[in-house]
Amino acid sequence: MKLEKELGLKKGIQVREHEALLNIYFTGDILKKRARVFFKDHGITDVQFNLMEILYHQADDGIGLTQRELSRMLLVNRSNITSLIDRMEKAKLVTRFDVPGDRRYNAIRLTPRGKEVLLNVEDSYMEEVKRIIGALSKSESEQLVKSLEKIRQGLRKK
Amino acid sequence: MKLEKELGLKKGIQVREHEALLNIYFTGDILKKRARVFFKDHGITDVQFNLMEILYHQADDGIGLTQRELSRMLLVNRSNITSLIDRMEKAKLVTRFDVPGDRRYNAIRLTPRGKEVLLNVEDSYMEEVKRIIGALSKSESEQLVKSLEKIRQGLRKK
DNA sequence: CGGCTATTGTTTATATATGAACTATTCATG
DNA sequence: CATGAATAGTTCATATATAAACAATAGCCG
Repeated sequence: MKLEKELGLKKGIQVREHEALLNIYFTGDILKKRARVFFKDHGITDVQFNLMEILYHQADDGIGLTQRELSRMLLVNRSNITSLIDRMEKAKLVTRFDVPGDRRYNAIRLTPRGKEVLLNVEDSYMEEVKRIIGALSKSESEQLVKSLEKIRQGLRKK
Repeated sequence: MKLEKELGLKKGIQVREHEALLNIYFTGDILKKRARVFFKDHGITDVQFNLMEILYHQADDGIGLTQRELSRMLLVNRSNITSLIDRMEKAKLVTRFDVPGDRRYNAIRLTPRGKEVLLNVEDSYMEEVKRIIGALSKSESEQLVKSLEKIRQGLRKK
């Protein structure tokens, strides 16, 4: 269904390129809202899931990642990581550790509870993701990824 | 460039469908950040621009839209619209009016200043959008929109 | 008419997000 | 080695976002 119909607009979106941009924008937004609801039952937010996912799959065993690394991998401001980790420490999902050799860094690691929560929800989330993207054929989804890569590539230039 | 390289991930994204979903998610996010910076020079936010754009193009002349209508068209919670309109009223971009016949509603209308700010930025923003989406051919961008519509269609079912 | 129900907008608590200014450290270079 | 630049994390002010609970109002229906 056309985005303008979904949003209940009375008049159509005039510029084709704007329609494309709004489609990316709103679809991302809708997927985010959907993820938020999914994870709410498990006592975490979509943002917290993404952070734990990164910690589990990207950090070398028992080392963790610094807040700066998390900030870069999640495309999120450093100050936002601070408050995010504050909340997640309070919820006993992650812990801050000192990094030997450079006292500026915090190493963030999953707690056993954090790992348990993550593993408890990861498989069913991936099934949900497969169902959602399964609306597209393999070649369609690959083309979609290529198109989005092209758009991001164009952004990097100017 | 692959998303995982852009984010500096050490290990790739394993599930193809998850890669597609993250591409939508992060591309939308990056476009939003880009829009925020663009509008900042003009003293408004991207969210405020979108709201004014809707008001200007979707409301019948001099009538305005209710907060509920804005909430539906922007896919945003009612309570968020309240605080958004609060800030925009303070910035003299919009005004709340009573709706004759139903005292529950507020009609939101652009102020002359709001209209001026909008018209002052709209054309150059659309040029920027055309440049960004111009990374794709016409048929590519049409295919992109179709794929995103399919994904949203699938979401509506369950 | 009178009460039940639905709707609009608001308030509050909470989470996420940025940018600017700050502290503490580390690094680089003369 | 000393000092100035760069970096990591924090704090603060502000904007956006949701959900839940609430008041005011409107509509429905016996």
